Amino acid sequence: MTGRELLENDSEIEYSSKVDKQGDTSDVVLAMEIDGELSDLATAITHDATIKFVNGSSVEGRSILRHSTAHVMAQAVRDIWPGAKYAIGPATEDGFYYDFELPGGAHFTDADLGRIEKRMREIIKEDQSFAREEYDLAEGAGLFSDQQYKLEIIQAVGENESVVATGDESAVVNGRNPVVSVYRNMGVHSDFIDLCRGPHVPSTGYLGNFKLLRVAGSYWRGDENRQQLQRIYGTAFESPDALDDYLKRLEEAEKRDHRRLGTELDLFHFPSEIGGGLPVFHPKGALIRTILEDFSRQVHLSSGYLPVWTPHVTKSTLYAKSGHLEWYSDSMYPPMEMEGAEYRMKPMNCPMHILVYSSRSRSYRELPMRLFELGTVYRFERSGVLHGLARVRGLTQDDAHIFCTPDQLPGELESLVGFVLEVLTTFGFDDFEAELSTRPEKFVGDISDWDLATDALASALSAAEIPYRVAEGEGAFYAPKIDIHLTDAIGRRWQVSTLQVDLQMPARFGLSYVGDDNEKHRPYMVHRALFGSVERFMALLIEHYAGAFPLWLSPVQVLVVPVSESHHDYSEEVLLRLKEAGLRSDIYLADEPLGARIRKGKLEKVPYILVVGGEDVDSRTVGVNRRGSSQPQRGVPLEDFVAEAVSVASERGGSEQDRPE
RNA sequence: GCCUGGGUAGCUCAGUGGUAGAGCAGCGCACUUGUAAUGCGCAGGCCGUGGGUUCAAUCCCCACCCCAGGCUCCA
Repeated sequence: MTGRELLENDSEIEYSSKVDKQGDTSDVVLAMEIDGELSDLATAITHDATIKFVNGSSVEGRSILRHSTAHVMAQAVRDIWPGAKYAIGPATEDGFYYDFELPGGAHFTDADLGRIEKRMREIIKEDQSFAREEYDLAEGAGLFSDQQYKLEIIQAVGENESVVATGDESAVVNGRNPVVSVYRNMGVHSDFIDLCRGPHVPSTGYLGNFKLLRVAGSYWRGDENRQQLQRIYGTAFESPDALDDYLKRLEEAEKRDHRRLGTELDLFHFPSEIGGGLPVFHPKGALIRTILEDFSRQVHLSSGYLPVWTPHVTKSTLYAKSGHLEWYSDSMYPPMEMEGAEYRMKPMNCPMHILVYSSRSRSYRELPMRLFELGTVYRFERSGVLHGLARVRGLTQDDAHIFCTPDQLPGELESLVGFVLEVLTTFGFDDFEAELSTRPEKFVGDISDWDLATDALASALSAAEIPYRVAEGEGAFYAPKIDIHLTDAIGRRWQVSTLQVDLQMPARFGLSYVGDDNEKHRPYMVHRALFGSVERFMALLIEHYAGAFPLWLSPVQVLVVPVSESHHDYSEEVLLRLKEAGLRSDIYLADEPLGARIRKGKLEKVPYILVVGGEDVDSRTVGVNRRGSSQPQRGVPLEDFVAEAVSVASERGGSEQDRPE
């Protein structure tokens, strides 16, 4: 009996066949798990197994829908470009893609997406079944004799590479004799066969809520030395509503794009005269930046960090000693010759902080020593990876290096994780997740040091009670590390803070401290950045707040708008009082109708707009129009407003969103 | 670096082988406004840069630069 027959016969499971009129497969069974393994519904159940059905709205179901849609896309491309070679086409977190090589070196253009979609809809309408077949390697190779990428995959199966783990492209290794599985779609005009591990939906009629999104380049096996392929990205969902929601989220993300808001709110730009990845901050952007940096300095100084300051250029020999030159010179700016020595722009702060530490002998009494700097570094990022403020060539890290004794390490890490969370929580983030990266295959240092450091990191995470996952072997070659991720207002994850226990640098620089035994000992060294880079953190905040910064970060906190010219004197008085109270305030004198001036203030996302008119002059009040509220409050005593605003600002609260237009 | 798309006024964008367009922003004048767009006018352009084709190029061709989306990378 197959899963499908089981479904049809089981009176306890409602079997909705295929898709309803709306094309909704949320509650439709697409596949099943046999003893935990995803399989086609047509799979024969040959033993007493645990069966779980998978419907369209589950994570697995969506993934299967997307994978099958990718498959249909490949079929459509093959139909339109006979001779097209197809490589891999997995489902991804938000959709799917498929990589192709078109005959005669042809390339997709955006206009082709519509043609491909149209052909895909025809294939879906034909309701072609996905029929699974299995072959041994030689037979499989015969089926794909003109498909070099499929042949490579089949060969990899033969060589027992762990193909299954590399993606969804692939094939299966069944016991001793490797077998490849293929899926065949019989169409009205043509049939299509693809090497694929599966499972798939039973037939193309189960699909339909999809959209092709963009064309991109990609390399075969992700290797830039190999063939460049053409990738098409798309997404698919179980229902029109779910697809629509996703597309709306994309739109929302576009509206929040910090590059767009950076221009709209006049925060920064990237002059081509200066060069890619090198921003200039305009007054309002620089003000936000200054507030962030002041906040960072203040919390560090009050948490026992010592400020240091180091230069932006240095002799290359410093980075030869630290090892960076050997490992990372590709990411460093090229050298400059000066007076016979070779200099480089600073790519990392740590060697310089080490020089501060090693400037004289250190006692255990001085430890832990926490050296902090808003340190600007320059890294040569390839032009293709630059992305607004989130990826630049000159950035400022809120960087610190902690030198401590082995005994102090666990305690330092624990309080450090607490400190990180405290700082990030200030910005309204509350959904954190950490990743603990452990010793990679290639590493330096003693395994016992690695174990001690890794255990200390793990227990710091446990103490902080934040969820984390362990990334085995993902650590840097010189350090195990914790990365902290947060979720922003529209549910996107950002990696921000990093904590690393460096197991190489103290030895390279011969660091020591004198212990209470009067002997020299080697200190542990921890690298850590909370924001990561100030620039990138600003990008995150702009998108998180959609440009509507909380009061304490807003470049303009209060905008005073007189109703008419006769209220100018009182408005100026109000402005003066606001400034005296430390509120960043501006005034919008009348030369336009009141509504227009209020609208402009709203578009600039000013937290408070104070409208003052005749009534206010007499009673020393203001009309308070709060961002995010369409209900202005009339007749508020000026001093009451000042007290409220000063209090909200000092508590770093207030991050209401704008009313959407 | 590679693939795809793009670069026209400060911003968002339309457009054509024959003197360059809109909305918003800016400036001026009028309007004096109680909570999301007052009216009229003016100004604003090496149509990314360089070369080529052409009687004529912002438009077609070539090269380069920059931006975006990916691939790759991210100490």
